[in-house]
Order: sequence, then C-alpha cells, then structure tokens
Amino acid sequence: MDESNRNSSYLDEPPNSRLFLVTSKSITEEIIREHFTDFGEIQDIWVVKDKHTKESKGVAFVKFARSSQACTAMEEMHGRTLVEGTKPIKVFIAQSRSSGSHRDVEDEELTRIFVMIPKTFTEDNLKDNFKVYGDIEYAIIIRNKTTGDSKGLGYVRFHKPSQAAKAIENCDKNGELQVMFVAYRAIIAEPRTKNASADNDYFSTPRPEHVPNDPGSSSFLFAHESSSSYSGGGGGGDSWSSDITHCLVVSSRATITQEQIYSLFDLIPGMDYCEMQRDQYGFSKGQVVVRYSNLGSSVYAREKLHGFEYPPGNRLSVAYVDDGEDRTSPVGKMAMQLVAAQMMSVVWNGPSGAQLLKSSTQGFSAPPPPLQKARVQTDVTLPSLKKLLPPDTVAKERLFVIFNPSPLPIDVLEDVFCRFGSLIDVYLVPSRNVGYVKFAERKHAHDAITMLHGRVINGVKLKVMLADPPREESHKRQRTY
DNA sequence: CGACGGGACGC
DNA sequence: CGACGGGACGC
Repeated sequence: MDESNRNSSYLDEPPNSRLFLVTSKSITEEIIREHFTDFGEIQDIWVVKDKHTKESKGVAFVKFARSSQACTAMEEMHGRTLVEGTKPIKVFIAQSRSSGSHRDVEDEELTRIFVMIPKTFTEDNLKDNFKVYGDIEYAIIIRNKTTGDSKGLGYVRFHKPSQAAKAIENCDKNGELQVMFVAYRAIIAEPRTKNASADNDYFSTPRPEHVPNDPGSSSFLFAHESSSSYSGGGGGGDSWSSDITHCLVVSSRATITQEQIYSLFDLIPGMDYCEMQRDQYGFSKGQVVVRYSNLGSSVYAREKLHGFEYPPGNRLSVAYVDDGEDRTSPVGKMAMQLVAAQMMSVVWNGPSGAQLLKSSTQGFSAPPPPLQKARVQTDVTLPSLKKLLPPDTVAKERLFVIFNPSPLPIDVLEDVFCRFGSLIDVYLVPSRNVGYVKFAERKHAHDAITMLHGRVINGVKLKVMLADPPREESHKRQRTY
C-alpha cells in the first residue's frame, strides 16, 4: 500500500499531483481506485468522511506519483459517471494543503509553463523543443525591452494540463541526466495578473517565512569567466578535413518527422544535411541520416543523443554511418570536447558567441580565444593548465575552500584549480570568505587538497578540504515522481 | 453544492 | 574560525 514511500505521498509533491474529487456519498475508495488505477501510480486515496457518523461526504483525494498522471486522470475522468444512477463526478487538481484556498484550480493555471532556456533560443526553437508534448498555443521569450536580448526565460502555453506537466517532468529529466542542454528547469507559470516573485510552491518552503534582504543577490553568480576553459584546447591540428562525411543514422520506433530530428540535431552546430530515409513509395523507414561538417559535432551528437528520449518514452538510436573514420581516436575525442566547450560557451554566453559558432561550422579552424593568463603567485610549483569541463558535468567530489583574509578572484581560482584536472566549476559564497570547487574526478580533487591546503596564493592563505554534502532544504526539485 | 485522515523516519 | 548559485510576462 502507501507505506512504500510516505514522503512522496505525504505532501503535495510534486506539485499538482493530487486530485480533488466531488463524487457521491456512495462512492467508495475501491470504486475510485478501480477507475483511476490505469492513469498511473496511485500513492494514496482518501475518501473524506464525517468524523462521527463515518459517512462519506462525497468528496475524495487521489494522490498520484506524478503531476502528468493526475492531470491525465482529471482530463479523462471529469464528468464521468462511476456507478449507474450516481451523478457524474467532478475532478480537479487539489489545492495544495498549505494554500488554504478551496477555489477550483483552473486549467488556465496548469497549462502555461515558465522555462529557463539558453539565451540563443528563438520562439521557434522553443516551440520545436516543446511541441512533442502537444499542440502549443503560443511560446514567447522574455526579452530586454530596450536591447531585445533574450533573458533566457520563456513561457509556453499548452492546451491541456497533462501536456504542460509532461513538459516539466521531461525538463527535469534533462537537467538530471545532463542528456542535453536544451531547455530545462521548467515550472508552472504563475498567473500573470498576480504579483510575481512571491509565493511559489516550488521555491518557497511550505511555511513561507520572511526572508531577510540579501544585499549581494544582484550580482550574476552564474556568469563566470571562461577564459581558462580553452587553455588546453586546439591541440588536434587540422588532421581532419571537412570533405570527409561525418554521418549519423538516427533510428526511432515511434513515428518521427524529419523536421523533429532536424530541430534536435541542429542544436549542435555544424549540421549540413538531414534527411528522412524513404522507400520507393515514399514511406518513411523510421531512419534519418544526419551529417555534420566536422568530426567533433558528429561525435558529440552521437554521445549526447543516442538513447535520448524523443518524443518522451521513445529512445532514439544514433549510430555512425560507417565511413571508415576512427572516432575513438584521441583526435575524435578532442574534437568532440572542443565542440562541447564551444557549445557551452555559445549557449550560455549568448549572441556574442555567434562568431564562434560560425567558425565551428566551418570545421573550427579558428584558434581558441587567447588565454588571459591569471597572475598566480605561490610557493609551490603547480601542474600545467588544464581544460575546464562544462558546468553541467556531474561532480564526483566537491571541495570547500576557506580564504584568509579574503577570497581570491574567480579567475585566479579557476586558473589554480583547473591544473589538477577535471575542474567543473568554482563558486564563491557571496560576502563570505569561502567557496566550493567541483571536480569530475575524485583523484583530481584530492590532489588539489594535497597540494593546496595550507598554502598561500597571492597573499591569501587557503584551507582546502572536502565539502560536506549540500544542505537538505535546498531549492532543488525533489524527483519523487 | 464540494476541501484535508491515518500513521509515524532512524541514529 | 568557515558552509551551499539563476526565475517572470507592456493591458
């Protein structure tokens, strides 16, 4: 029964995963279960009864594991008659227990998502990435009104709550598995009339408390100097040429269109061909051939998109078309990493990376940006500079660094910590003398401790140690569905 | 009209 | 001593 996972059925987590049913006094838990079980994982059914007489009040709550399951059940079951002679039932998404409101939750509040996207996305990119969940009423990107620059945020309005819920769930999956850096971290948009920023079940604790002003919050913590990211790049030379075909074949069991595959694979720069394979009668063979102008992009596309669920529930298969190229060679790997680094830069740093994108489509013969060498003064000999990994790489080890008397600049820290290898990210806690350093390889982090703990860099003494795991009540979404 | 129970983590 | 990053729409 529901003793399986009390946490997930206890609160309204994930949001909008609980139904409020208006039935009849004669409708029992068993009858409800029978009619709702096929929509997903039911975690709890509760028929509200009078405390004293134990008679049903004709209302019930059904908690599903996922919002999409609850929404689909609502869409399918609202207005249905469960038992001959009883009135048709009403089905709504339940108000969260903390809200205190008993107003019906309207579809209006469940069909629009607010989503964080790369700044390079256009409205069409946004639509293309979300249309797999259903017809989109509209998609808009929030822009700076004077410059027209994207703020990296958008709204997508679907027709049905279940479509919006699926979009959100799949965005979470993307962020979690780092399958792609397409749109992710989507939430149900707050209604526009309401005052923004305040009460959001997603980011505030169930018991909203006053949060003191944070004087440092205006700085853009995500924007980081990435100059050192390229310190090791460009080593492959021009040993691959653009006239070699760099072809992939994409196979899908579900029906897909050439346009869908185009949209997906065009997110990786350098695509110069995308065609559905058809038989002599023009019927799709369920295979699309994609060619990139360079090895790195094809390797990258294969790595990132093989097994990718698109549309959700359907795993794409991406294989190389045999053209004799050895992609396991160091050159192939390096080419891929270079594409990855360039894409991260282009994607997250916005239009200024357009030139970089252009050069990469031409086989990226352009040299990496010149490294602005940070001046590092210390009494130890550090290893040579190494490349940083993309910010969304999974960290295997995290260091906690204490600075005395004051923090070193981010670029100096990146310069220092990248030298041990597999550095992902350095983060300084605002207005504190501490920071975190993420590594993809445990050994590299430990090497950094061994070499840097207790040392003085640019006159700043460091304590370098393993970080404690992040605090539990972080604002990160819990994947309980 | 039609809105919130029962049971109780695991060091 | 020294602890955890980003979010909102011209009506």
